[in-house]
Order: sequence, then structure tokens, then C-alpha cells
Amino acid sequence: MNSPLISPRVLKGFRDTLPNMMLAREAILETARRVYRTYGYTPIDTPALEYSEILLGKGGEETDKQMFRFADQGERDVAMRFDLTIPFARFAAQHLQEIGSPFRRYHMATVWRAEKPQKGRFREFMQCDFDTIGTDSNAADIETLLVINDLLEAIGFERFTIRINNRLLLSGLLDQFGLEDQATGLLRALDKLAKIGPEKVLAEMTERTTARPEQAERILALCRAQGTPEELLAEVEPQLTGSPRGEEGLARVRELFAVVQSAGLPAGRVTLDLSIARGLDYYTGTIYETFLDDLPGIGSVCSGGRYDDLAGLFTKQRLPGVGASLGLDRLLAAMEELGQIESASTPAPVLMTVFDASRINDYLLTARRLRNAGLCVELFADEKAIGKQFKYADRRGFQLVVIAGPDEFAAGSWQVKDLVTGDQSTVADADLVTFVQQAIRPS
RNA sequence: GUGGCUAUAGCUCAGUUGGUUAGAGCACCGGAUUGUGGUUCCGGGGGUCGGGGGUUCGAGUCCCCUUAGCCACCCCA
Repeated sequence: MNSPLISPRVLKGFRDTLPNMMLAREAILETARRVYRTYGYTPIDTPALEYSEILLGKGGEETDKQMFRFADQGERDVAMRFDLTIPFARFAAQHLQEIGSPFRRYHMATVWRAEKPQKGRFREFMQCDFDTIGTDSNAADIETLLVINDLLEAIGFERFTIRINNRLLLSGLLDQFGLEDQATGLLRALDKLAKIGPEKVLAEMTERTTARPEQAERILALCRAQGTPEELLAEVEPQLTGSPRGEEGLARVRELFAVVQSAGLPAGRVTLDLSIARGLDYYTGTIYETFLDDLPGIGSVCSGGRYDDLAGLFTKQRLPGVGASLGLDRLLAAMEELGQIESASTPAPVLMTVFDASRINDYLLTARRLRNAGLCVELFADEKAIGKQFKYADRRGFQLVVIAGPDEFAAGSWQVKDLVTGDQSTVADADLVTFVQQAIRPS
């Protein structure tokens, strides 16, 4: 009579999330929401599924986008969103009248990419985007940097580096060489510097673009230069005089670092790295990449940049903007590898034990009293020996256990034990709420 | 999508040139400890060796396919 069992499994690149990881994820989402709001970013949402033509854009380079794409039941050509930027472009074009300009939004949602999975790279993952559109102001670029910094700090990181570059510097340089039209290929090669080394970058530059070897060497030499932002800028400056784009880039980067300095960010937190370029074509100005100092190999956990025109595919209205995206799942993978994910699997710090099942009313009502005071309390739901209940509390990561047996009921009191310190106190029923509130460690 | 490495208990891994009933640590459950976890001691459950096919007297071990993970390319959070 037994039907064959279906083997429980999930698709390649897709994963279940267990309680301890989910608690960590929710904590980060809450933090991101808080930080974004302090800068005035407002929340929006868009559909997970869109017409393929929207997501593909004009180029229709599906192979590059790696989208999950299929025909729906009405034979519409549809696809799962692979980032939050394209949907935002469509959204902005469609709702410009309602949202006005400039406009700041954050959007924290799941995206899907049919790529081959690797560590920190999944087919379903969550991004936490924030963008400011409708302004060319450098102030927006600088605030974007500050958001990234505040966000990582608020999540609890101290050792991370935000690498900054500005496409205008490179564009200015290329203007001088007459290589403007080779920008994409050159930048893509340059972006790999840290990974494949200067020789291979040079080779790729000369093989895949029309740049002559000596030009490629000049570009590479400038971008590889080491030093403080001021030193680097001083070094590039002579190469850019006369190029409007280059000079604007210089001014914007200088202004940004001036703020970084006066804002008192830790030394080395923000660096100028002329070699980072981002493979994406659409960045035109400031570029951001964020690396964890303790785990740089996992890649950038928060990246973004300035673009000239977000919604050019969908409207004639020009919408310049700047923004970045926190890669939540990549960050969580990094935190897990760094041992920063707590093992606790309960959101409640307090376990109400049931010592005497005949007094269940007292336990239920007292737990409720604690909850009404804003505390998170789980009632142990099985009739098991008190030792088992303690063990359960310990395994799940509860901080406090509340106990009452015949002696306590006779005396009108409770026992409250802190599992972390081992301290146990007798507390009068009337004082229980206050006592528990004070015993909870802020976390 | 292309190429490479890997898959043994919930987790991390042993398992000799193919040869009896596949092991350990941690985790889990029970007991020592019928009002107290985390330490200690004792005991227990749990594996068709990822799945399918083949070679062989005999396959965890060799071959093919498949699924998944990891790495490189590509791209990117």
C-alpha cells in the first residue's frame, strides 16, 4: 500500500535556510532597512516575473544575463528578474509622475540567475539595492559611499575596505589616446588585474582591443600605481589636463575623499583603486566595491556606481543616478565562513518551563504577562522531565529559563535561571516582569 | 554554457593492490542524576557507501551515464 517516497531535494544553486541562518538574515535586513531609511531612501517593490523584453533590454543578450526564461500559461515570453536595477528602470519610467525626481528608493528582494553556482554564488539570492535617481550631484555619490560604510558598520563589520574609482578618470585617459570606443574591452581587462596579474591584463588589452602595446602599458601603469588617494590623483592629473571628462572626474574624486577625511572614517577604510572598473558598461562615474579584509576571496559584498541614464530603454526622460547593492546571501556565506553566525535557533530569549502540568494555566498566563511587556517567551509544550526542558533550552540558545514547582507556587514566587552565567534567583510573582526585563542581555 | 576535482551516518572524515557483518569524532536519543542544562562516565539508534547501469567469482574501491557540491573560464552580489 506504500506509495514510493519522493526524495526530498532542491534544485542546483537553490537552498533551504535553517533558523540560525534565517535569524542572521533577518537581522541584516532589519539593519539595512534602518540605515537606508536614515538617509531618506524609501521602499518599493516590483514583480518577480516580467516580460522578457523588459528584462533583456535592447541588446537581448540573454546569454550574458543568464535569465530563467520561459513561456507562461498564456504563451507570454516571461523571465525571472536577475537584478533589481532593470526592474527599477522600468518602474521609474512608468511611475515618474507619481514618484517625482530626484527619487531615492531601497529594494530588498530575491533575484534569480541561471549561472553555474559556486561558493557565495547562487541561483537564487537576495539583493538589498539602494539608488538615488534624477540627479548628477556629487553629493549623491558621496552619500552612497557613506551608506555603504554605515551599513557594513551597522551589521557589525570593522575590517572592510571600500574601493572607489571613477570612470571619468579612465574615460579622460582614453580620450587622450583616442581609444574612447575601446573603453568596454579595456575596462573589462583592467577589472581582472587583481585576479590574473598585469601580464595577462596587458595581453588581453592588446588582443581584444585596438590599443597599441605602449598605450596599454601606459594605461596599466597608471592604474597599478600605489599610494594615497592624493598621491594617485596627483600622478594621473597631468595625463588628464585638457580632457573635460578627466578633469571632472578628478574634481569629483577629490571632493569625495575630502568628505571621507572630515567624516572621520577609519584610515584605509576607503581607498582609491584605479584598476577597478566593474565589467558593466552602464557605469559612467563613481564606482564602488566593498571587500571584507578577512575574506577578500569571496568577492565584493556591496557594489555599485553612477550611471548616466537609468531608464533610457523605457523613456526619453533622462534619469541619471547612483546606487549600490548589498549582496545579502554572499555576505551571509562570508559570515558563516568567518564563524560569525550564531548557532542559536530561537528568536526568544526566555523559556517558560512546565514543571507541573496541572498548573498549566499559571504557566500560560505568566508567559503571556511577560509577552505583554514586550518580551519573547516560548512555553515548553511537552510534559517532560524538567532536565529535558533545560536541555532543550540550552540547545536552542535560550538565555533565561523560568521555573515554578509546588514550592514556588506555595510561596508565590518563580525561579529564574540564566543559562549563560548559571545564576539562579528566586523572584516574587509581582516582580517577575521587571526582573526578567533587566536580566535580558541586550543583543 | 565550456573544462577540471569531488560525493561514505545529521556534520567533519577514515576505509590498504577490488576480498568476511563499512568505522571514528562530533551531533542525536536513553541511563548514572524521579526540582536544573552546558562538564564527566556508560549505553543506544542511525549508512541499499548520492542515484542508475556495466566489468568481475566478488565493487565503497574499476568503467560509463546521471544528480549535486567545489574550482577555473565567463560573468557577477
